[in-house]
Amino acid sequence: MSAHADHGGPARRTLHNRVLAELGPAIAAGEVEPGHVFTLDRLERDYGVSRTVAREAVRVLESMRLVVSRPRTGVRVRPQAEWSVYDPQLIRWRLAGPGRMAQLRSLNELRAAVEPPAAASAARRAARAERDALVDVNRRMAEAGERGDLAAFLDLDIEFHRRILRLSGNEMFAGLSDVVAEVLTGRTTYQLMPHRPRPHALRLHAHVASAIHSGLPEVAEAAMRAIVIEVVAALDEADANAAGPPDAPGLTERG
Amino acid sequence: MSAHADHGGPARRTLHNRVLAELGPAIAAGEVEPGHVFTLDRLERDYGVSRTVAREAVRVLESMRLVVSRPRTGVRVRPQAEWSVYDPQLIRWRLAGPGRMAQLRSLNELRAAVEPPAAASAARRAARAERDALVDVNRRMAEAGERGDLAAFLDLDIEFHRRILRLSGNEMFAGLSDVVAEVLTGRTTYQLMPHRPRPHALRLHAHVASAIHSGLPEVAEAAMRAIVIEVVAALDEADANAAGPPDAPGLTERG
DNA sequence: GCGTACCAATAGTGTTACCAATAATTCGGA
DNA sequence: TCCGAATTATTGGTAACACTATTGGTACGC
Repeated sequence: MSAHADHGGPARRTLHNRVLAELGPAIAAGEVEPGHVFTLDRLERDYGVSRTVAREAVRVLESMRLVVSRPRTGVRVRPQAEWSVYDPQLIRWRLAGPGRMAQLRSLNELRAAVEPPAAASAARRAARAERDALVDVNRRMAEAGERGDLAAFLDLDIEFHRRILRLSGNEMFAGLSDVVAEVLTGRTTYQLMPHRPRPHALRLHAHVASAIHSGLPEVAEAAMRAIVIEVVAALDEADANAAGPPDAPGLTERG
Repeated sequence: MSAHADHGGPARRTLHNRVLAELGPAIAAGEVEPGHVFTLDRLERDYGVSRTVAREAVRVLESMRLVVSRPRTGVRVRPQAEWSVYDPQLIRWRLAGPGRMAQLRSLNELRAAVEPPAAASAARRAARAERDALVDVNRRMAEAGERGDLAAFLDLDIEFHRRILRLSGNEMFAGLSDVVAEVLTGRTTYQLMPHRPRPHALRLHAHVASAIHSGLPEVAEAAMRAIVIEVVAALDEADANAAGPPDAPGLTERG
């Protein structure tokens, strides 16, 4: 694994975090179904923790809108449609569970919607030094790709997209950096990426970088759109493969 | 005020919620600056609450990535760039504070990015009955607009956009319904809307509805794009007015 | 002088016990 | 049958205390 992981520190290892790390994924995966009710006592006994710890875990789940806690009733799991699906923690839980392909699809469609306008904004608003830095990241990315260093490539790819989202000057766009990072990481982890970056994709990334560098919003947007469209297509293809004959395993090599 | 408010129940009135309702906005508004450190003891004394309550409030703030809590150090406010900007609660806090115009701009750009693809998806994926229902909402919306019932119009406008996001079949898109609702409500609240819905905007909404109804993704996407582009333009104009001469007050009437 | 190892102070973390508030359920009376 | 009041299970809130991680200083040694 590489070092792109958590921007905000990898969640201190406290007891209530340990409870969260078990309860959260279970709810996210649907093992504990919406409508199900449990009590604090139950948590205390199941996880061997004190009331305080159980309550803090429930508070966090409640702030993610995964559960609602009421006197006399207990803690009820809310219907999926009410969850805070943008919570980074919840996204990670779902990517780790059985719904990961569906989650990747959703997130990719979100990327496809947001990144092109973000690239356009970056071309309009980014400061000179930042534009230079972006081109440099793109150069190192291409180098890593050419020498087949997939780990480095992934890190730089993430860095590339993260920068563009940040340079857009829109903090909502910037707030999706972690999501994009998860998606890119997930694609690699689940073998949805070619084993060697495709030259065409590399060229598109270079186009985006240079368009932003030259302050050409429309060009940057179009090039980014080409990138994300291809990613969506690759995912669809992977789905088709997965639904296909079992003697054609996770092979998505296309370069 | 109208009844579109909270889909998930208006946050039970508990003590730790009261603390959150004061601390959260203060941090969100920058009154308590990033880097600032406070202690649980401090919270206990300031708000006259027990340690348990103070801790639960901090846990929630921590899960929103607004603060980080560590032994021997205390509770430190994190830099803004690390906040979970998609948290509905945080969005509401910021919309209530001095940064509301900046927040509305960000959110509008997000809408502009997401809603057109969402409309396209809806035209592809929505079930028959849902398409009919959407057209019906649009009809009622037009009626409310024609008779100048702004409150009903706002509710139906929100309902309209919420449905499209849900019909897109992408839960990340659907997860933005509350955001869109806040933006639409905010625009009305802060007088950024014409006092009577503009006929052109009404026609565009009708186009979106009918394109989704007929299963025409490209048309739906284009029409929705026209809607959000106009909204962005209206916001820019409002900014210009606000920066203009003081004898031209918040007048953004354009119909 | 500089780095390392130890030590002590400090604040969060975790536990227990208990009482208050709340709301679903039940049961009785009109 | 329906309404309302008593019942009671469960969370909400308080208090006091032990545990432990972190840090900043200090003394020791190189």
